[in-house]
Amino acid sequence: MREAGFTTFLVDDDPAVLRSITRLLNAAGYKTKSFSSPQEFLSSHDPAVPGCAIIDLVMSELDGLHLQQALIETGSDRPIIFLTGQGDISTSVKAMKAGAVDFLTKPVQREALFSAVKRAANVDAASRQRRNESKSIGERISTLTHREREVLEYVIAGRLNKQIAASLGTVEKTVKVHRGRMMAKLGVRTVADLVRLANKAGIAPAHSVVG
Amino acid sequence: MREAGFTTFLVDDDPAVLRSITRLLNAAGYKTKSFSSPQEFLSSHDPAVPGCAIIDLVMSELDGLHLQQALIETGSDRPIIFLTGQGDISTSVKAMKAGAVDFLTKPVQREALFSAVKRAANVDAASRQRRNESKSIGERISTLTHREREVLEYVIAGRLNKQIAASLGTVEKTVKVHRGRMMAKLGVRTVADLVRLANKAGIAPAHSVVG
DNA sequence: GACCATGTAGGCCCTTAGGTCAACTCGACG
DNA sequence: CGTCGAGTTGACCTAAGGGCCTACATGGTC
Repeated sequence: MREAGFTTFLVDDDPAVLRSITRLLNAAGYKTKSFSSPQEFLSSHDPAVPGCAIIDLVMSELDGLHLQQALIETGSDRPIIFLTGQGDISTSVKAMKAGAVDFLTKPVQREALFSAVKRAANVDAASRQRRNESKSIGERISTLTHREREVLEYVIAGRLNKQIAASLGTVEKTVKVHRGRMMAKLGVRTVADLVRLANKAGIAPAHSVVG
Repeated sequence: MREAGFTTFLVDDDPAVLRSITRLLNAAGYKTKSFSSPQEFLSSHDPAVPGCAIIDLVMSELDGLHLQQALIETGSDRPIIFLTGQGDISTSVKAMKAGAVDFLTKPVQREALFSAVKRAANVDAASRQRRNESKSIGERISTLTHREREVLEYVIAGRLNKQIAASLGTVEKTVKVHRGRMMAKLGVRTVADLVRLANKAGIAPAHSVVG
């Protein structure tokens, strides 16, 4: 059910443009979904399905750049390709700075559009993979108890069990138990793997040598 | 001697523009250096000095975009701000895709220029720090002998000394010696630190479980 | 009240890491 | 030929990691 495939979300208030872009992309084998207003797109937006957005810059209700901002604020990484009839340099630069994949002018060249969509697909796949990875790691980490999590931080800081015990106000044996359970829950068997895992999850070593 | 401070490198074939931008930036406390041709800039370019380039898009000899490409090909991370009188969207998008910090139109607004330069300074400082870090790590790693380097890769893969010995066709004791010397040379005392160090240096764990 | 998760802890035992001291081989360099 | 760096290895010892079994206290849940 996550195998939704890559979809291009077209947002344009001109039905004729929607139709023509749809035909173009469908012919190239892309699945498309059309939205005639930014709100419609935003409110039905599901970050879980892979795809990119192709957005008209100038729309009556909500400006393309604002739609981009709104999308970013939802925390979505959805790659965006802008299409525009009347844009200027300053706008295009703003869009690119905000992370747009491309900024194309109408009438759009087939090849330019395809190449942009291809790049968007790559960007989407990459960010999706990063997300999945850190999500699955996060899930495993969230199964840790508070104590286990503390021990984790000390272990990746390179502290010895006895030092950790002292910092936690307990004895070495107890630390060993937490440590063993923590490693098992995270599915790693070596400190090296643990450090890499924690790195990907963005976990910092506990109060380094100072403790 | 590396304390060269942040310099803005102005590249424009119009002397009047060079003068006016220079005045503007000097007044804001920036050191500037002017080049009236791309070649002049390229040939005297020293990636070691911190700074950003402010490049006129349209120059007789070498197009701004080509200068950007040439700079990139030298392996330099020098942040680039484009200035242009007659640019179009497609050009600005190309420049931004290639990593330009900003793309401004003449006549340039003071604030726009300053804010671009500030961001360029941040970008430069960040990439400079990354470079320095991985360079100093690389230097330490280059002092390792071939054998020590091999052992390093197995250690960060989480292999036991006896496993490493088997892979290298030697005995555990020998591995311990290499391992100890390697850790000493790299200045780390725990596997956790070693893994982080290797990570920053871009060293991959050796043939994981398969070996 | 029984059950369960969590944290705690001791004993026993084996494996690993790593240090010291000593020694040998091999190729390069002067 | 002697020296040096690099790699190698052995005996010996200590410290550290970690598994197994057992046990107990607490707090919450059904």
